[in-house]
Amino acid sequence: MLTERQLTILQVIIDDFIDSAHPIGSRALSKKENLPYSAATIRNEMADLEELGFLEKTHTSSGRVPSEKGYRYYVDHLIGPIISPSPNEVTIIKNIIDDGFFEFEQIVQMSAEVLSKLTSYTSIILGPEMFETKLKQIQILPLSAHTAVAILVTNTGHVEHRSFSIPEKVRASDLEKMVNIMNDSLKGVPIVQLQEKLATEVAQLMKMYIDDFDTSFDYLKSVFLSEHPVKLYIGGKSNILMQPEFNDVDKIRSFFNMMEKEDEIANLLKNTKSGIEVTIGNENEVEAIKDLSLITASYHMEGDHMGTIALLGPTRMEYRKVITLLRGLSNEMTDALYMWYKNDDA
Amino acid sequence: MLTERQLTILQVIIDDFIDSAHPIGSRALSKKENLPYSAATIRNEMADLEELGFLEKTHTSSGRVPSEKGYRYYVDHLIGPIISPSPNEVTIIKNIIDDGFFEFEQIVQMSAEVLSKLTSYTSIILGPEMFETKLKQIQILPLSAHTAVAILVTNTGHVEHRSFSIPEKVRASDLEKMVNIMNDSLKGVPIVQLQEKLATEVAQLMKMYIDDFDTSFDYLKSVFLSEHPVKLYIGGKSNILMQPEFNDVDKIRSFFNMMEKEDEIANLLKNTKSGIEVTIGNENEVEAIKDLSLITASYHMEGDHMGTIALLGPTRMEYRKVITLLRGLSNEMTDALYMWYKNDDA
DNA sequence: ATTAGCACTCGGGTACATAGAGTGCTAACA
DNA sequence: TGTTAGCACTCTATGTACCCGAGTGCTAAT
Repeated sequence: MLTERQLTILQVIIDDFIDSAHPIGSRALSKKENLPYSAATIRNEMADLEELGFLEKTHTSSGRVPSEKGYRYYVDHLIGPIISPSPNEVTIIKNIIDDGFFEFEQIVQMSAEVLSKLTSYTSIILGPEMFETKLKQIQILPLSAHTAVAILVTNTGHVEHRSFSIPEKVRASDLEKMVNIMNDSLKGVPIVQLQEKLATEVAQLMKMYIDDFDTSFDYLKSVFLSEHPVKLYIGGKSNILMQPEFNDVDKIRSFFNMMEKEDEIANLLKNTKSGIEVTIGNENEVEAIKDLSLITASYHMEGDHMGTIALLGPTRMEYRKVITLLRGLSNEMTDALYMWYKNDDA
Repeated sequence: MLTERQLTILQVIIDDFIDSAHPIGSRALSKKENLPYSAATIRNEMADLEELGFLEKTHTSSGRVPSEKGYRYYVDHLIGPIISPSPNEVTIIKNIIDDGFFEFEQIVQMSAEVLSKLTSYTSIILGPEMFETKLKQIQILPLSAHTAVAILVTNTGHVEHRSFSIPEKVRASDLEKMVNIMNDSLKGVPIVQLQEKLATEVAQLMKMYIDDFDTSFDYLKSVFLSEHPVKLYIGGKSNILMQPEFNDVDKIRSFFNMMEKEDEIANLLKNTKSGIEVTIGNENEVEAIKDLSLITASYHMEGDHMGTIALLGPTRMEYRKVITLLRGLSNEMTDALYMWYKNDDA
């Protein structure tokens, strides 16, 4: 068990290191007011803390640096009261969301950028996932003799569209009929069930009305059932260049390499529980971010997990600030979702 | 005037330097088959070429490096026959475009990525601009009691949408009426004239039918007339980290800083004439890319400039390859545009 | 339990020597 | 007159030696 004094020293070291990125020496610590001990005393304590695994040295005679275990302890016990975001930050967040307009994707994108700007880390936002999203309307609009655009609208105001050219074989009138049938029978169906319903019930129905059913149907499927990938927004990839730990070209390269594997990152965020989660360095399962820390927060709609907001930065991260901010934003987003979609009449 | 031999030497030096990024010495050159001269002879020629401003030294006793003037001359006179893109590249380009589906924006985005991957430079695509784009349909779809989504489709299959909440004052039925009026009177109107027509003719018409005209109209305007910024797609920002000239963290920082000023970049590309243009280093007017080269190509629709494709890389760029590729792609895009929209019946 | 003192360690900066690549110039050559 | 061999010179890159300062660990005194 750590003594009170050890706790204080650990906390001060981590706070200082987070701030300065330089190893902390005993002399500097002994000058702090809340540590009225001599450098030698503090050295002894630091040696103990190192033995316990909370601190590390970069070389034999350097100052101390927090270990991952140290950060973990700090995050779990020493982080102090999570203050609410500063008024300034609150206004910034609120401004993004209370715009009168609400394109959720747009909000998510702006949030990613703002988060990154406020922290100088890289922000990643996943979602929203569309489990509860229902179909509102399907439309096919001819553009010219043999091209058209298909538009699909959900109850959340999400719009997907796809332009395509109509093969000779497929008759425009058939397409129209099919769309009508789809609208009649699929309105209000959750997006995730769309494919299934379309293949079974709706297909039955259509066969009765459409001449060259097979060709047209295959075609239709390819238009409407393209993957709906969960979207990933990344903000401030280059913001992280301001961190002193990215002082080396190779690190920068490997960081950017990693950021290009969007699906891997998406997976990382998908498996988060609700609430705020902090994974530090090697706690991360993905090789590429084993020397970074990831903080995730999820946002909800009526209890259902909708998506995840995350910040990725060096293990020397401003945990307190980031946790505060993420909590603020995820609450804001959860509230906003509720506000907008509670009167859902899809 | 340069002698035949000087030309050859200049060409070989630039070719080599583009390939290796290392200063070229006389000994290495004298070993080439097409330069059957001794190192001393070549040294003399190089000294002359330097005096003329085509070559530079990095320090007194280093090999030679092309100057910007050298690159300029190379691009204008020595670049050799612009071969057509390799069959491999052709297939790649064609695959992006002949997808059966054509979301122009999607194609543009993919093109940006592919271009960057093929060259290891950063690609920038501007456009397409919507001068000739005409309105196809406007639709407002209620989502819940007081929210709705507005969808605007153009004859090119471009879809803009915006969700918004309806203020108490504005009656849904009024909105609907207004949309009907707009559809009737604005169909086929070029997007760029939309705002003007709406404010004059259409507003007149509406006044006759709508009760609380002013509020509703103001509101409508804010929904539909949000800026239509010309879109900018950037591919392979981090690809450029593979270039040896980006071996220094500061350079990387300033490069990424520059890439964030999207409007500045957009301006850069807007002012290009048709055809292929190469600007080398200080020929660029924008400070931030004065040690890079930019190659632009524009694509058209029935003679009208629609947008610009560009590649940004070190002055030591594979000019021949890039010019080839850009020409290929811009032709492909021009063709594709023509194919899709020639039967335009908006 | 705390602290002062001291020997020790290591990184980073500076100075210096050396090797190698390349040049410029001169003189010899065809 | 154009070409080439030879040589002195220059500059970079690399390696080595050295010192300074910050910091530690340990011992002994308080």
